[in-house]
Amino acid sequence: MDDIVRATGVSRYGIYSTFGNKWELFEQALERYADGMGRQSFLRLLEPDASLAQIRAIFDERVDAMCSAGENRGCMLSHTAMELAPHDHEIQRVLQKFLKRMSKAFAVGLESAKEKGEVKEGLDIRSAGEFLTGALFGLAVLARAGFSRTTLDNFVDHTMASLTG
Amino acid sequence: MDDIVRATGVSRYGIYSTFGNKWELFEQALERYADGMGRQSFLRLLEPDASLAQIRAIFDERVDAMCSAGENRGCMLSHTAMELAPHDHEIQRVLQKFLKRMSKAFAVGLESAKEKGEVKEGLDIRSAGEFLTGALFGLAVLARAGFSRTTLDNFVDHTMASLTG
DNA sequence: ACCAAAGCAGAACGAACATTCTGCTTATCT
DNA sequence: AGATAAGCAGAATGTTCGTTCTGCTTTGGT
Repeated sequence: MDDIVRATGVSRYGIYSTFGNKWELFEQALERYADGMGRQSFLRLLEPDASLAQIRAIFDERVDAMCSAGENRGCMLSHTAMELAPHDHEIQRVLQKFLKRMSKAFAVGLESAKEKGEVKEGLDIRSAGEFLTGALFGLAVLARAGFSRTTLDNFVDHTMASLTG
Repeated sequence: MDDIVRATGVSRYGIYSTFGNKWELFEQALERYADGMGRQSFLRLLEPDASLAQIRAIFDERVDAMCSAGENRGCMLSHTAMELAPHDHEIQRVLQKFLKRMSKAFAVGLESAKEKGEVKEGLDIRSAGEFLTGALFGLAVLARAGFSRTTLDNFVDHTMASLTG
């Protein structure tokens, strides 16, 4: 909370009278973060002409973000999944809502790609959407462990190749 | 530390005089955990007749472990990567040592599988080894987020399919 | 100008936690 | 048995952190 007070310039009083307590503040932050990510990264998959290029772009942009110099190399969703979700039912509910939304968005994008013939024969679209969500998390952990950009890029290459066969 | 005292029955005195402080205790625990995991899960990949079945078994056993009723649904390596590695150089070094060892073991197993013709044409063995390491982490995060066993199994299926084309 | 309400910074409080200290108990050796 | 060393449980210490409290400043309405 001290960090937040310092970073935002908002007083403890302001934060507590607006959000109530740390838990509720976190929950709203999580919703906001996931919403923003959905809008910024996943909306494009719902376009009718979506294709594998859009899926790849999501991964590439995540790699960019996680490799950028700052201390910012994290992902709020993966932190929440690792630390909080197993101990807090409500947080788990919110998290799953967003992860399912992500998987669904991937699946919709894959469906468009399939119609274009970009996707390999016999791919289970629904499972593949969940797989991509998990792969995004794997990527986040590798980045956090300090692996090189090359390793992360290879990971994305392999992930994408798993869709085209 | 209190939890450790309670769980082990060893006194604070004993812990501190043996390990020095929390950091060193953690570091030794990490080495021990990773060593044990290497022995228990990855040694089989070095056998001359290793194949995709052994790789799949590693994933399946992780799914079993992470789905088993207990509170134990975690993975020390992924927690360390997420929480500690970015803030502690020495921990990051130890972690990377083990993750590279894992990737290498996967690659050795893949090489054997390739000789048996189990692996798809043109697969970059080295990258695929790193991919599998990352996939294992993706799996850990999905499990922590509370996803069903079916989802995890599908993830493993897709991961394995990415090797055979 | 005056009053009331709202908002603020920083102190204060209480809990959690890593670490150290203390006084007692239990071995070990002669 | 007696002396010495080792090991223990639990208290004490100092720090961090979430939350609340206090007294002051600012703002808006009349």
